[in-house]
This record gives sequence, structure tokens and C-alpha cells, in this order.
Amino acid sequence: MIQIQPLTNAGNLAHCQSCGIRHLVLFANLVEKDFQALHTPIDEVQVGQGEQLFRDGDNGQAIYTLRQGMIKLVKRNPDGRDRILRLLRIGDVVGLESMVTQHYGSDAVALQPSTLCRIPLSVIQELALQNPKLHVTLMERWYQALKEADDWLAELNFGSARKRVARLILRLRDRLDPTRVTLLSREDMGSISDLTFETVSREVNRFVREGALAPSDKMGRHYSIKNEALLQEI
Amino acid sequence: MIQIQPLTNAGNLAHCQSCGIRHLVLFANLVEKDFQALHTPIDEVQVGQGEQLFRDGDNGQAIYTLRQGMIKLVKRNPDGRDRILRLLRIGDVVGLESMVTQHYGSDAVALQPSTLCRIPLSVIQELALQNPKLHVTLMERWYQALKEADDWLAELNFGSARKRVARLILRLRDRLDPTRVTLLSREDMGSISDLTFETVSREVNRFVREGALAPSDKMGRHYSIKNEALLQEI
DNA sequence: CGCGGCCTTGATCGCACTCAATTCTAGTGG
DNA sequence: CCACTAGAATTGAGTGCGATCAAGGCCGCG
Repeated sequence: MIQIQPLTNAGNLAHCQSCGIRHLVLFANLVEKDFQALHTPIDEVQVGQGEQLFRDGDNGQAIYTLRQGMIKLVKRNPDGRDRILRLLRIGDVVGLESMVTQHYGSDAVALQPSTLCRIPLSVIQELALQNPKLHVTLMERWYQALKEADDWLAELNFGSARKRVARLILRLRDRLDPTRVTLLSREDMGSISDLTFETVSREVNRFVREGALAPSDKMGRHYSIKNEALLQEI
Repeated sequence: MIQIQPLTNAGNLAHCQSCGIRHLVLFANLVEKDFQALHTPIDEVQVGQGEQLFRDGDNGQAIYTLRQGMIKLVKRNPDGRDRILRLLRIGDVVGLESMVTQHYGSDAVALQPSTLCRIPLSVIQELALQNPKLHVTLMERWYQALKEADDWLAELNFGSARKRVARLILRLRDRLDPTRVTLLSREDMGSISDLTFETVSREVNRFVREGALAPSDKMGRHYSIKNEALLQEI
């Protein structure tokens, strides 16, 4: 079930120039006159938790900037088991591949209620003509995505279950308060690290018993990190 | 031990315009006058089997186009075990990440004696100013690299050892003659699929016993595919 | 011939998967 | 407020697959 609610903007100019995360996003380098030239609207899109922004193979005419929430990119394997390719956080770009292929290359599912800016490909093309710096920004986004993919292969998908879970926990640490961490469902964590959810659960609780983690809620999602060194050394 | 032998060109113009794989590479869209403007030479580089083109973290002032041979990108893990991130074949670009970070993001090692064209970043920048189409080509290269990384995570690094080896064999098939395949060392195959070399060896020979493969040499590298369906269905 | 590198094969062990039962929580409705 | 439910997390018991350790074979090469 897809439920997207586009909100038409009064005007791109005011909207984008006052964007709270503009320094993070594609338009960081652009100036006022660049925005004035736009002919196509940039809409805001809301996606509820668990809902899909797009699916693998969908025709794609836009890329998205994540303003609020968290998105997972998922590939469904022939045997039915899912594989999470990447997690996207605030400021990340979703659907870059549509710029090359006109199609999205994986499912995009909201892990939290999420807000995104929908940027039509025609807008990208318009802006790129007038401001070549956009190419630099775009390339940085491609690099980020590729580096993230490589890191997952080399770090998260390697070694014992204990090591994989430890490294995943460290990756999920809160960016503002590094002593706290918000985990995902055990099943999602397993789809990232190629482990069963039971194994993930066992390893997480082993860290709790060993004093590396202390649960902050009763749902197994929020923890505080008590012994970062233990997690690091593994 | 790094051994690179740069060969200075008489002139970029004649050299690049007559390149046998030009349709595959970055300059497919460029015309004569674009080349005439170049101030920096494009050199040819030879890398012997097992030798490194660059290492993880090296300062990088150029990207490379692979004209002959095969290159592996390798990340060395803290515990000493290597992880192969990607295989690059004729026409692929090596070292794209240096365009963004000025550094290479992994080791690049020749699996076969290889020939590459070394393209300084300054040349890319010059050409991009005069011919905006280069941006499109570059973006296609980023996409290819990212897709390859995602595929490895979702396909090669998933499921039983038997499935992983079957899918890897199918990926390594000869492009000209799909009934033949050239494997890598069992250790390299293990570093791709996250298996030990003993397990890879067992699975390969199991396919031979089952009649899916027939060895064409005595070193365990060249095989002919006798029952593709068996490999596919797994 | 001897040597070194790589591949193959065998035997054993342990980790993570599987199957299964239980607990816990949030949400719902009487 | 409590009963009930669905979904998620936890925990246990048993098994099997792939890792590990070890030995031997094959090939190219000096």
C-alpha cells in the first residue's frame, strides 16, 4: 500500500532558500537567480512508517532529498528473503539511479515517518545547465552512495555474527549524542548483516549482559552505550 | 611491490581517436577539437599480474580506463582477511572516487597483465568545461559502479555456499563464448563470496561431478559449462 | 629432481540456522 | 480498568553447514 501526499508549494524560491537542511542538500551551491528560472514545481512528499516511496523497477522521473525520517533501500531476492542495501538519513538523496536509467533500482521503504522533497529530473537538468557546480554536488552524492555500499560489503557483511552486530550498532549511533543508539527491528538488522533475527537478538542481549549496552525502553529499540571500547575492539 | 611503466604518447589526438575500445570509454562522445585542446598527456600504463595499480588511501590525481586485462578492488580488513569489492573488466573505469576525494578508496590489483589509460583529473576538468556531455558519461560510470556493488551484496553475498558459487561462476562467464568460463583463484573467489577457499573448491568440484562443469585445463581455472540450467536454477 | 604455490580431499568442531515455545508491549475494544 | 490480540523480541534445544585443521596431489619451473 503506497500512500503519498504531495503538498504543492507556493513557490520554489522561498521554499528552497529557507530550507533548514539546505547546506546538506543538492542546492547548497545555488543562488537566488537559479531558483527563479525553474518551471517545474518541487513538491514535498510524506511517507508513513512502513510505506513505500517507490519499488524496484518503477519508472522514475524524480529524485528525492530526505528531510526528515529514515529510508531503507531493499532488494527482494528470488527466494523471498529481503536484503537491505543501504539506509538513508536526513540530507541523503534517494533514487539517483533514475537519472541514468529512468527507473528505480530497489524498493525504498520508510523506517520512520518521513518527509522528502521531490525534485523532477527536468529541474535537475535545468539547473545543471545554468550552474555547473551542481555536477560537483551530484558527483559527491554518487560517491557517498558507492562508499556506503562498499563499506557495508567490507564491514557489516564480514566476520562472526558478534562482530557484525557490534559494527552495525556502532553505525546506528545517534549523530548528536554518540552515547545513545536507536536500533532497527531485529529482522531489518538481520537483512543488513545477513543474519537471522534470532541471532541478532541473541548478540544484542549478550552485549547487554556484558555491560556494553543498557536498554532505554522496553521495546528493544533504544539503548545507551556503556562500554564503547568493547564494541569497538570486536 | 608496485611496478608501473608509463609510455609517453606521441600525441593524445591520434592515440585516443584510434582507440579500439573508444566506444566503451569516457571519450565516446567527444570530437576532434576537444582533444586538440588538451594540455596534459594521457599515458598508457602497464601493470603485471599480481601487481598493484594503487593502494587504499593513496593520493590520486588520475582515473584509469582498463583497456586490457582484469583488475580487482580490494579492501583489507583489520583482521587481515581481504575482501574483494568489485572486478573491473575491459572498458571499466578505475579510481572514480579520486575525482571527489583526491584519494583512492581501495587497493587495485591486476588479476591478469593489464593495460590502462591514465587520465589526469585536470584533463577531465578541461574536457568537461568544453563538452557537457562528459558529465552524462561520467554519471553512467558512477551508476555502473554502484549497481555492481549493490548486485554483489544482493546476489553474490547471499544464501548457501552452493548458491554463491553458482552465481559467481555465471558472472565470470566469457562474454564472447558463454559456454566457457574462466575462474579465479579459489582464494579470490572466497574473498568475493565470503567463503573459505576450501569451501569454494568443494562446491566447484561438486558442479563438475554433477556434470554442470567440465574442466578445460589442469589448473582449475578454465571450464566449459555443460548444464547452464543447473547453475541457473540454484 | 626438488621446491613452492595452488588445488583437492578428509575429519572434526563450533557457530549460526531452524523450529518451537514463551514473554512482553502497544493497541483495541468491551 | 481489564481482557484480548497481533506483532515483536526473547530464549531454548537440536541440527547441519561451512570453518578449521591437516594431509596429500598436481603442476610449472628452476
